[in-house]
Amino acid sequence: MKESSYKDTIRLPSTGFAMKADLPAREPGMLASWREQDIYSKIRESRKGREVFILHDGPPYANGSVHLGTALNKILKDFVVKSYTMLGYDCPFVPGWDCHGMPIEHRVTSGLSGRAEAPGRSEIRAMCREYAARHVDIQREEFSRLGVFGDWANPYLTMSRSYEAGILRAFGDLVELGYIYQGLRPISWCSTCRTALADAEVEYSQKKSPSIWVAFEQDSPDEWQARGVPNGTEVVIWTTTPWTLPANRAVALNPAEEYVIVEAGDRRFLVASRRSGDFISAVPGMVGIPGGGAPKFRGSDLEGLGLKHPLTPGLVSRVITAEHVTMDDGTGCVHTAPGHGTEDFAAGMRYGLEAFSPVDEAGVFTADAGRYAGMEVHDSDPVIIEDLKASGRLLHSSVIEHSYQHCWRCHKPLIYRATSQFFLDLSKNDLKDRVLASVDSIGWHPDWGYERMKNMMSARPDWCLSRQRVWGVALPVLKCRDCSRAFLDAKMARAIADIVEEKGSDAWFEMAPSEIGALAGRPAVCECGSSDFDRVDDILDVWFDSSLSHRNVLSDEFGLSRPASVYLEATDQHRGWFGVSLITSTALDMGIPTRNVITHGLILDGQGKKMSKSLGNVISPSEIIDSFGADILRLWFSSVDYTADFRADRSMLDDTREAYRKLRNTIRFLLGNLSGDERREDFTPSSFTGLERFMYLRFRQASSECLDAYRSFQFHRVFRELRNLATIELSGLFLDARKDRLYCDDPTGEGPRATRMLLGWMAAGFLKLIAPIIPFTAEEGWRELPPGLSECPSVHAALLEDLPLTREEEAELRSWDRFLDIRRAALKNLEEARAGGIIGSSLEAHVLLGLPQDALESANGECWEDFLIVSTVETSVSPSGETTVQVIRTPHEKCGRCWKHLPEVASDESHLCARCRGVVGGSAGGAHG
RNA sequence: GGGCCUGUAGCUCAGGUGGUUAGAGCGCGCGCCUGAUAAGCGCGAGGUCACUAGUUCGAGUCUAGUCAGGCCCA
Repeated sequence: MKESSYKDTIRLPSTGFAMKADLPAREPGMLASWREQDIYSKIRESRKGREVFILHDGPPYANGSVHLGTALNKILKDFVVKSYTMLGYDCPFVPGWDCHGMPIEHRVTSGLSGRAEAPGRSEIRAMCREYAARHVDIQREEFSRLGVFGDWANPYLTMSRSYEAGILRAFGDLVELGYIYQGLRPISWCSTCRTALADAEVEYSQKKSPSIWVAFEQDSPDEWQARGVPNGTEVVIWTTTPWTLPANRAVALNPAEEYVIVEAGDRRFLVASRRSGDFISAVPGMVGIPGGGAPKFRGSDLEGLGLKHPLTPGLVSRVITAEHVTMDDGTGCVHTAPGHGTEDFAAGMRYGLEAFSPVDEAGVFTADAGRYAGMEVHDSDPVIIEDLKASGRLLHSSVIEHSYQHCWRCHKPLIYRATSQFFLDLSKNDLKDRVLASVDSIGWHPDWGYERMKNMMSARPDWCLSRQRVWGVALPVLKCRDCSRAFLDAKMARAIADIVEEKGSDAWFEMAPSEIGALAGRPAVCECGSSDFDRVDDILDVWFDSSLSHRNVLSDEFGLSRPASVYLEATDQHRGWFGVSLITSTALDMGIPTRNVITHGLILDGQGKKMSKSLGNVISPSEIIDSFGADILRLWFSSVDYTADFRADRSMLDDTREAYRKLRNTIRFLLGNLSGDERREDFTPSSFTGLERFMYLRFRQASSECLDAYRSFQFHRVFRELRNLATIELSGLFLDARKDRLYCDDPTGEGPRATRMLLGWMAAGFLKLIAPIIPFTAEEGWRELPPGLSECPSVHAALLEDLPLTREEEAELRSWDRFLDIRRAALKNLEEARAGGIIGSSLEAHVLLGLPQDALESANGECWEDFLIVSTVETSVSPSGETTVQVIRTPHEKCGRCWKHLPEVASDESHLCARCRGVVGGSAGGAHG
């Protein structure tokens, strides 16, 4: 008989679970099937009454397509939701979107630049709303294509009426609690367009500006002398914006830098030591720095001293210190006008200086600017220079060309102008301290998030809530026509909220100020006595919108409650969403918004550089999904330690695809060897011996490791554990060693039945363990499982069982180590024999083992032949106690069916071994199917 | 410039309280099998643990600094 004729008598693996995954084609079908059965609701239903675990979705911005970072975020969230669901929790997931704000407004309005007539506010707002809605739909499709489960039909949108009303009610509460105040703040301003500009709207280009050196005289010379500064020493500043000098309120020095005195005839000037060289060569008439015992000062030595204002007689400018003072240019003594620069403003705030800004919307000096009133600021430059020259304050004047900020629309130079804004006061009611305290009661993962948040919060200035934009929720505030003071009222804000809830946020812009004022809880009269108001048509910072999701979304309206169990966002959200959520939650006396905060890093390119469209190093998720499938993308994200930034390039995807194939083929082999009649009820692990016993314990160990990793959100540990389990113990040891039994033994025998029982149990267990990570593949495999093995229709509704090893079982598992070492040694010998041409297949080997007495019979109950996958093993007691291995070519003939070389084959006319003769002759065998 | 973080084989990761020749998987090289087959198995070669200087009998592990990169501020 020829060998091939026996092929029909063995049980080769067979399953509908294909080797070729073909995920890009297969996944959409699975999605349709899930959608049809409403999988999210089914799973929620199955967890009814269980402990609730809420991962609250931080809203992505409704602009553009989902990029790799957004995909990472949503997939990590889905890992958490799916794994905690399988750990037995009820895990609602309500996705959301951040819909207002500058980027959308920018996109919409820049698309209109060709139009003859500028669109009005309501038209722009309508277009923004439509744009946001469209992108919510796009992203919703993209997110759900990733296999993310959630209530996609009922997401929360920050532009929905109820959410917008919630924003206004919260604002009203903050007004009532006294947190909101009106203040000044310098912002980029275009005098031509008469509008404020956001950072993204600022363009930098070259501009010619005056470059002047101005000397400030001492105000109280005796105080200067008391600090050792020679009488008459003048402090020199350098500036390219002479027109801001009327608003000068201070001169800033770097506290740590050294300052020296430069002599020029009978005058003496104070400048930074490191700037003195450039100063002397730039300004004519400077002689040099005296040597010897000439005095030197640190910036901090001079803090608080007074200087005479160079333009306004009687006004004193103080010497202050600030870290932002650099030694890159100028004199190291910085002209500070808090009304005309952000750094100046910040420094001024620390010293309680006025943000003086006598400039109107058109960039013209107001009456407060004294003799410059009525002049356009840039036109005033030569006049001011002339005045300084006349008073002797000007040391030198020239012209430079430098990079300067310009308007993105009209391309004219911008100015900084202090404007009236609304702030949330972080010092009110000890708010900042209370926020800092609440940081202590939140769990931070990784733990350095705690330190980061603490440092950020304690350094944080008051929150500027108002924006001079169009697309957002308007502040429910009126402004006095006579004195510009704001009229704030909690009841008015809440009444506006009710109107917005009914009619939408556009309603505000159609209301008359008197109509609004009538909604207040008190007569609408300004402190100045006037009752003539304008609407303040500023809108709220979008961060304010999303900061309130804990209140607007973790509520009955969405079937959720506070606090959330977890917030999970990228590390830039410490300053962003995490931070602002903490502020509003604390200010509104609502406690902490979440019990835990998880942060992930960002995705960099293959060189470890930031991904950006301009560099062309961007990989899009759709590219990966279309070529390889969402499960590949998910598996990749699971494989890395997301707490740090990580690199992304195609070679890493190759690795992920390789890992996927290993996992898939292992699952396929498990499924393929089942009979179809395996049942969970029949699983009796106590009957296992030998390799079954080893595999059972090892599987439970891996399973426990995975559960622990899932509980602590360490998905890369799951990946590593399952990949190693599949590669080392399953594929490389157990499954390989059991092929003979599964293929060739009488399938009704005890051994094969026990093995199949274990295979079935492991198949179900493995699919469950991997399900949160590759949900498509796991579900596909689950559907191929014999009905007796799957406890519920979807793997995602199944429960992960924790079966940690007992101490005794751990010791038992460790007892296998010595046998695995022996196996390793034997394999090495087999390889040498192979290289020497003695054998090819390991079944051509006869192995002689020298072993300790207690290992002669078997390897922990497993026969040596099967453990080593060789035909015959001869054991003897090793005299030295050391294990010895010798491999020789088998002297026996090959069984035509099982290919083992055994002594009895030679005497059998059909060239079969005893076992195979029994199976074939006994009418058993044949492929199942 | 400040706060926080990251840097172990080509890649992804392990390496409690400092202690023998730094591990795993993948990839790579070589080979076997052809009854998991666009599969399966084995063996092997890869690392100055970013760098420098310290502490110590001894450091990937502790300290200081440097370099590279990231986020958030300024």
